[in-house]
Amino acid sequence: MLQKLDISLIRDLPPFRDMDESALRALLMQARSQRIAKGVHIFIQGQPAREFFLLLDGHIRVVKLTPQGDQFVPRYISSGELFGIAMALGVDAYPADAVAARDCVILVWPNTLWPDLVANHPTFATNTLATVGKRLAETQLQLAELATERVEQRVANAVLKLAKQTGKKTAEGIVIDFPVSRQDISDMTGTTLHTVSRLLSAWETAGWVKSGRQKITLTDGHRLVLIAHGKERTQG
Amino acid sequence: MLQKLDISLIRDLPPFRDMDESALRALLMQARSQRIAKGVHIFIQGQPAREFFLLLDGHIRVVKLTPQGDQFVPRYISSGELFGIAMALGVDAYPADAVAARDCVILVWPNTLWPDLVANHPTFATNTLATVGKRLAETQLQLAELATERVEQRVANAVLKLAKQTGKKTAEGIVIDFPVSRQDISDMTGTTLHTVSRLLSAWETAGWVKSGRQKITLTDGHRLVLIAHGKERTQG
DNA sequence: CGAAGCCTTGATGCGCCTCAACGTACGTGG
DNA sequence: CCACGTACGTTGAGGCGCATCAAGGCTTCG
Repeated sequence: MLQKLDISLIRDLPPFRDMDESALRALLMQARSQRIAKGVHIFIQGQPAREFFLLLDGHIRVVKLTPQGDQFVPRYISSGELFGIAMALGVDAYPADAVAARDCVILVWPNTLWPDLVANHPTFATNTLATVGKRLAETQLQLAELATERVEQRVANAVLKLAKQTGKKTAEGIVIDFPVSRQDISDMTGTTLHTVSRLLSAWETAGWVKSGRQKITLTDGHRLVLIAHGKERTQG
Repeated sequence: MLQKLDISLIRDLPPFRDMDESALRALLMQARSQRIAKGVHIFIQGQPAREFFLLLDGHIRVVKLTPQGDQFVPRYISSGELFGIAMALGVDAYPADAVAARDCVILVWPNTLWPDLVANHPTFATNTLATVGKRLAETQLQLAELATERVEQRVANAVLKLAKQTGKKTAEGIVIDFPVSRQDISDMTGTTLHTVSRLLSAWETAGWVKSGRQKITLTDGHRLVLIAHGKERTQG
């Protein structure tokens, strides 16, 4: 079992900003902390939502399955974010799968706490609203991109987004901090792994990126930005 | 100028559910009601957000402009919905244009009221969160559709959505209640007006719809659902 | 009555999916 | 530790869906 949870874990995270210490302590008392191994599903689309979560460490892939059986990845969750807050959104089932992109640590609360939380802590409600609002804005931006841009731009955007969100500086450039396959990228951009593979190969020979098995390193991010903006095109 | 606003205008709308009458009255005192002619912009993308709005009557088109200059329509707003609540979402500029799809009546409040509103009326905060959450869910669904479905399915979906949202029963079938051009549909689905025109023509000769200038009538909605689900395909 | 906006329909081409085959790294168990 | 199976990646050939280009007809409104 785990040692006592300290409020330093969550005190400085956006969702809990401006909450007083006693409230935070009370909140942590009711939380369960849990380690999730890479590849494990935390919850599944359609499952009744009984708990909500906070990602303390790691990265989580959100996966939506369409009725036709295709899968799509609308976003990745980084540490410090709330997720699985179906209840807050007024639905009683999780709208997507949550899969650990690598080993993760999460906090888990029962949904029954939620009403109290928003009722007694207006700032928490406001913070959550802002979070959900940002996600909505992001999603709408993605929607517009998907509708108007060519595959090449969307893939460049996806890689850049991942690098911005999870990038680590190394000698060679910025490397994405968890395993990403060609398939993962294609699931984010509505294309196929083949097309992603071809693009990454082309960019590698051009010298903008280096990539290997489930690993992508940006060596010339600026160039990728140009491609993302449609101001430069990959040579066949 | 307008007569006094009565709380019956807003009492039964989702955002205000469970608010007490005195609060509603106070809220209305601070509202300005306004008529918007068809085609007029209520606000513009990027403009600083100083007010938020409630649509009392009509339909509003949300239009996003991409940096590259393409436009995209993520959704239509129906009467009874809040919109332009940028402040709630933690951003200080409107993220898209709002254009009256036909003559509309709206209520307008200054943004300065928002903090009080959520602080003093927890149910309002919860309701708003649920609204934004539903929009997020919708948007993500749309994203998945756009990523995985063929144009034909997306156009069918868009038409069905409009019909469900604004459809009026007539002798001929369900007619969409405001002027919709081919261009509008293509802006919702990330295609071109040409393709939409061809599809509607094909569906018309097949007998699923009737359509004319800025007017679409569903005569066999069930068939369209099949197309939307990819279980049936339009003949060339 | 003219102009502008909306719609239709054809011809053409290309971006990207699909299908196919093979190469390569990983990890697992004997 | 090696051998095998599995998952991931690459690259080619071919074709289709849909954008693009083009031209013309039909409303609606000033």
